[in-house]
Amino acid sequence: MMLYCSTEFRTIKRLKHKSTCFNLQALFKGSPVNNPVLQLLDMRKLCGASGPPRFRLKMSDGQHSFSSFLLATQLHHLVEEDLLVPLCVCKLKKTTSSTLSDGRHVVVIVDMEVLQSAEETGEKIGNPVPFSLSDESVSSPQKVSSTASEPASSLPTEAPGPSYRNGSGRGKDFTGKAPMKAEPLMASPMKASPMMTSPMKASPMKVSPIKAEPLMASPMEAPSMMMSPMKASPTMASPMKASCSSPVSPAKVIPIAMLNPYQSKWTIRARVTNKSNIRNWNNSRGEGKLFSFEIVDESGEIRITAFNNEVDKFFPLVEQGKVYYISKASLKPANKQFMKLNNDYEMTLNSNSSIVPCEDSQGVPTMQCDFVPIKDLADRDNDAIVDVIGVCKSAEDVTRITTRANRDVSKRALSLMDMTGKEVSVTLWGEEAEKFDASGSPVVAIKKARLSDFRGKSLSASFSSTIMVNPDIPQAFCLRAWYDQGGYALDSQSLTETGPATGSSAVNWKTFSEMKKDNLGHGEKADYFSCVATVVFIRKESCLYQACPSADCYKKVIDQNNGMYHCGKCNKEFPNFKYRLLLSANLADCWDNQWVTCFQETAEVLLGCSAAELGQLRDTDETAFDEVFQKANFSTHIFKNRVKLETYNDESRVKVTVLEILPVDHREYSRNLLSSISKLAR
DNA sequence: CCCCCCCC
Repeated sequence: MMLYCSTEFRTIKRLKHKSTCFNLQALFKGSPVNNPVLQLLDMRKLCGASGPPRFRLKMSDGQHSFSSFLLATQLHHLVEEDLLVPLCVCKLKKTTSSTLSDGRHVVVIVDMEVLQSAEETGEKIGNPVPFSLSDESVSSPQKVSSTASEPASSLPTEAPGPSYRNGSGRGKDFTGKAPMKAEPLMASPMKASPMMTSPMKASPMKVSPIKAEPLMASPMEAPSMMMSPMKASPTMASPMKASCSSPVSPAKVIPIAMLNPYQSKWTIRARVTNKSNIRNWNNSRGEGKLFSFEIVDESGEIRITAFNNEVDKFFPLVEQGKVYYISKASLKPANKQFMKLNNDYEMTLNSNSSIVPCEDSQGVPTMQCDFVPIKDLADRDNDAIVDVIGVCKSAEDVTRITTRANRDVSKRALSLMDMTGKEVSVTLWGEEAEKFDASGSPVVAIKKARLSDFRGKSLSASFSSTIMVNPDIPQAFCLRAWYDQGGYALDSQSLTETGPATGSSAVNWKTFSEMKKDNLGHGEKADYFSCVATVVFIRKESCLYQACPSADCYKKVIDQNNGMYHCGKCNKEFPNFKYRLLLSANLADCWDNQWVTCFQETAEVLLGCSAAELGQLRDTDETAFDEVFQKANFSTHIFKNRVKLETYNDESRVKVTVLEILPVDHREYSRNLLSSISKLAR
């Protein structure tokens, strides 16, 4: 049986133990071994003082067993689903080899597949002995290479034979030369798979006389460790070259999947996939600034956050897409509430932390995108997180909106098209929206966009999205060529309904009494409705506030009473401010009335006066100021509103925010009235 | 130590 060197499970019964040894060796070395097949013999749960458990596996290739396999956390489901059970036979599809700081050697299983259940397998295959690199039976790579090219006929023939279910543990019967006897695991014989040429240079393995665990006394150079051992690529044929000029001791480079809070001496080598802007916070626990970024290596991903001093130190250094050595940062259990990354931990940079650019990024994966054809988005669930790529056929101008949480943010919607001939609207936010330049119809790739069913199907980029304009990836080149060579002329259809109300996005007319009767806004999400109503009262006393003069900041400033105004969001003082409107108005329709809030844009429409003008009037001409309100009072408009239940001090009330004010279309109004009257009559 | 995930 055993370990295998083929993408398919076809060789279990044909294996020769020499090549087996080679494979174990190769695994440790991080050399290319294509999808080895191993039997799980034992599994142990490692529990830290806190944080999630890890699983340590003892696996066998039928000849040797090795107990320092570590299961990557994203594979824990295999344990939970009772698929990974001792005696099952597994194909290791992706592993990362690593030497711990204490010299112990581990293989992290990043991806695997259970080929045959424990039940089906039924017994331990062969009579494996604990593997050690000092084992004399380890073949030299050259031998392995020639073994691999031996014709299939030279492989030992096997017949069903005795198994060693409860064999004598340390394998005292093991000779290392005896043909192995094992139950054939596969019924159909297959031709011997061509083995890869050995990439290994004969490197002396040192022997540890002390530890029972196999040791790597001469640890490998960093680059080879971080490479996928599973990929047969010519560039990986000489994995041992030291190719990174860095002050970091490469022996300590470990995979991200191996990081835990109980080990502090480590270095990881990983690529930045997503970098945030600098954000300020100010809450009861204090204030400060931070930024965060996400990194990835062969084994996994993790989020890193920098605060205050570390922001100054590392923000300019860290660039999206680049590879760095990172060491001496703090690890803590990730707050799963906010973390979408596949890691149980997250990292915080501290004053000792080191981030060193790594010029050689070979073997460190670039961002892995799984692009969904735009057409296929139609069948995806609401709220799905997807990667998309398309040509930006058109883009809106950037606009500013006020969020439910009263945050002002820029947004811009793009329309992306791909070869499926479909378009979809994607909304970008904040700086991404502001910076975006649609000229030249760039190819835009977005990792982790959120799908919504708004207007059919549309996408939104969020904080965890990565937006790439004209990325250097084959899909982008392909799309570019396709578009330029005629794709642009395609009469494409958008999954996102655009423009004025169509049948399915008809105006949701409600009277205020209906709004209350139907409990609008009581759901998890806000509700939207339109009404025709008349302004009956506007609170003019508190309608203006002094806001931060920065272009993109609308935070209320604190008057320092020395001619300066402090903005808590920008954390700056300014000699001036700008006026912003935040208007509370009482609207009435024929049946009821309702207090509503109008922010800047809607308030300006309602008052027919800009915030700046109104501010000036208030400061200089009280009569004219009052007239603005008198004029607005008793005017009738169509109000498009958002309604949401809000709770303050245990008291709930619906908050109605006016999103848009339109002149009354009298035909619509009549229809609305008739509809309401007929409903009342029923 | 943050934790925003937005708009119609």
